[in-house]
Amino acid sequence: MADSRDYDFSSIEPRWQAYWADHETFAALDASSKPKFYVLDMFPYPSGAGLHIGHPEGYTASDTLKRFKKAQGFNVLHPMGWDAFGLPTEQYAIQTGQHPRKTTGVNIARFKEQLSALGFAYDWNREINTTDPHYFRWTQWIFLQLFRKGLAYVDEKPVWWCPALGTVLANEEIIDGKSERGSHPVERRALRQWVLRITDYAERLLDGLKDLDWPDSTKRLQQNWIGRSEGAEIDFAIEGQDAKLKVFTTRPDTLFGATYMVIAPEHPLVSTLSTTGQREVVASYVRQAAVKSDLERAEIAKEKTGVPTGAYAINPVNGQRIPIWVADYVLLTYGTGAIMAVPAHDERDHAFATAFGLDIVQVIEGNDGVLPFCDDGKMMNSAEFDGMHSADAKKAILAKLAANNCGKATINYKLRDWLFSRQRFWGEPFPIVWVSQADYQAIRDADGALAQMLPQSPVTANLNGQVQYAVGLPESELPLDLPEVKSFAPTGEAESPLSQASDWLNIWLDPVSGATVPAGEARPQPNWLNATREINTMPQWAGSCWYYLRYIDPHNNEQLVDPAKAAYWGMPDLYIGGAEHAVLHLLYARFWHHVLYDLEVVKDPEPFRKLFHQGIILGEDGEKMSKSRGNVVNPDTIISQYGADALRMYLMFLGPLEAMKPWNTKGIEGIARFLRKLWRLVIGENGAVQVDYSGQLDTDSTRVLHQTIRKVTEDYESLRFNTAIAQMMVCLNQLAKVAPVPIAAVENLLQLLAPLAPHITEELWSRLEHSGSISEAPWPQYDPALAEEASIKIIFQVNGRLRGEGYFAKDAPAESVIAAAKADPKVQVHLEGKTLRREIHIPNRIVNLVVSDS
RNA sequence: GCCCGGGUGGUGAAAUUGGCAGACACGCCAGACUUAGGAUCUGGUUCCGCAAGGAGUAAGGGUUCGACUCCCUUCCCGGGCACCA
Repeated sequence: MADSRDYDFSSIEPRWQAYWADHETFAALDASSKPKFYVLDMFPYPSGAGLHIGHPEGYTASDTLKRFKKAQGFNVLHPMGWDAFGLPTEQYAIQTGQHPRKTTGVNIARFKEQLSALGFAYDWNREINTTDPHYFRWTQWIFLQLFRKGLAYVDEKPVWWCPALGTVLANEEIIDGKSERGSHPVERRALRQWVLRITDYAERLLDGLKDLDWPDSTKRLQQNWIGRSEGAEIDFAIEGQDAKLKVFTTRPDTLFGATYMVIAPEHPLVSTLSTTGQREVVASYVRQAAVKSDLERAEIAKEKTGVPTGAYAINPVNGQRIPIWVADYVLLTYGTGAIMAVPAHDERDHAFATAFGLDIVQVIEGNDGVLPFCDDGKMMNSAEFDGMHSADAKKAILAKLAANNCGKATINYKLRDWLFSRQRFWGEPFPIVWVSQADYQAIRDADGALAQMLPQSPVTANLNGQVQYAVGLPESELPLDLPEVKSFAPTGEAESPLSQASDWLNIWLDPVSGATVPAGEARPQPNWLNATREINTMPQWAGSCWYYLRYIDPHNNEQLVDPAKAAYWGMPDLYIGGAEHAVLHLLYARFWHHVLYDLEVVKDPEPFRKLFHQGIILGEDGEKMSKSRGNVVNPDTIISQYGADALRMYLMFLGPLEAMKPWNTKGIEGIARFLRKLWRLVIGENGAVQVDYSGQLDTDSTRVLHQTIRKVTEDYESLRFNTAIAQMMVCLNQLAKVAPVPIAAVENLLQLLAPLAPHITEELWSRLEHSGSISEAPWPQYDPALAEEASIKIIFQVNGRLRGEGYFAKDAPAESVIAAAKADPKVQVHLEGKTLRREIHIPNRIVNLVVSDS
């Protein structure tokens, strides 16, 4: 080991990084008698831009916790991987022709290098990559289970199509109605899409939130997103027609106040309902609504538009004839796509009724008759229900409707089914092929492995004018890799580039086993069927829905995860990641996990019991870091100037982990000084170790040291790294007054600091002639008696104002403390000429003497 | 509009959850050591005041012996949802 005098992080840090890698110091053991601890980071998308300062924030927290838990005797799993499918890589491929696989490899290598330079000692044996066929084989496998369970279906759904980019975009790739890249206009197009029935799990996803140790705000976000609402479905007869109009309402109590109906422009009954006289007007309105984007609809939300259909509905409770309108303020995708409008008790209906001169009938008393009145109250104008409270009337009216078979209580969710396909190249191919109806029957009749892959009710789609049946490939066909293509650009027909790979696309399919060969080859057997592969790919969310499971058993080619290993590791004990994934990723992953729970792949229905969001780090100007603002802080620069230990500590010292906080490059000086001071505590000017090998630490310093062990241990446990660092600064400032410092004290401080600043502490630890990593030394224990203050300061107040103080033994009796307070000259000044009214004594804290003038 | 979270020195922040407001740092001021210092050390640093003292945690009110902490009203900042019937 070099015997350098100065704290030379640039040589120390790479050396210890190599040491941890060579010795696999932080490898997680699959079989161990130690208790396990699984700390998980949200894995990054390896972009070409490299690491951003936001990445190391959460990763430092998890790395610190990992090292802390290891020192506490846990067998720790702390893995890292790559969420590597995604649009930027694909766009780069379109522009340069470079295969996304190659770009991904380059980017990952750079990310890995940067993460290692920060001292994050992941167990790289467990690295995963969502674009690796050995990984996505199991993503495909999970999809097949969803398919077999009837949780995947195909639907024509409107998606964002960007003509300029020639591609379909996801919602999150649209900003203010323009494409995120290039700001090109986008439009809605109905396309064939795979959809997952996440709504089947709405209740469980809502219910499961209750026991999760998550930030409340995130739970609430998911609650709102799922949007459970209790109400009723009510059938309205339509005058002169057989069809019924079904509406959803949360206010069946206001049924007598329904003065018109509204159906969404996309509602299937629109054309049949419209009377001859209105048909033209309605058709024109529907066309206009179709052209409007959601954004436009929202923008002009204030101005309600709509047209009457000319048809009338009959109110089931009073036989009233009420007009049916078409208006785009009613959404097809919520409830039944139709409403009963009660303008007296609903703001939107009131605005609409006012705009179009429709009747307004008040049925609930309150608000001095000022409408709309949307609260509960006493019923009026509601026949036999008059005088009831509206809450009771809800039940009573519902009972009457149920008796007449024209309504029932229901629950509705805002949550929509999950649009799961993308018209792109760089994603997981669907392990699905399409066959004709006759061939589908042939597969069923063959009753082989392939028939096992079929859902109860077939999934069909209209492809090139023919109805085709979806067949899931058997496990033996996995992984289904992406084909070689000439161009990564989407075709003009809003199809993924996979559609050009005809060798891959068209196949012969064994109806028994599900084996496939390219259609270009000879048909293996006369009974093999003509089939076409699915050309959509999965969204980026797919791979991140279950990656935390694969870390447990990353190389298993037989199973998604070995149940024995899964039983040992269980679910992550802590999940750290940004709040921007509060809804989508964390909801999708929970959904898949619940399905895997139903399939008995996992034992716990919830994947992430404890979740923590690190806050965003802003630029020095207090604004969000962005290239355009030029306020981006590059971790590489900081490391070369101050070292990884200083960067790690400073990131944690900036403020509470969860807080949004601005970066300030100057502030890191304080951490740099702390590290240099620590170095000098151990290493003398001559470069030799200077500690006291035999002496005892004085009592004051001992107390500070034990207080520090206590506080740092508690603060690490609860991720309060900023205050842990402050306490270690206090401790170092104290020890620096003593020279030389007894070795035990130095060792304790090094150990406490090691999780945050692993390099300098390993270096000093080794110079104190320890072999092995400091992380292998057992965590220091504090002695409560030694941490205790010798005497306790008690504050003397008069009328709540500080007037003096005194030192007492712990739990000193009230009388003596109060007597001392009264005897204090500074206190006496404020007691003179006053009447003592009350004496308040809070043991070990305070005495408050309450006085008044008279 | 609705639902959350937050406003504490020049700056980042701390405060055992109702008991000394400003720990720990940055910055700044003064001093020491230095040829020098962007190294290091010592002291100071909420505001007003020479001082005694007073004021002070976005603003106003309340509860309390005592409020950054609890309650009500208002303002500002951040996040989410946004015609969800």
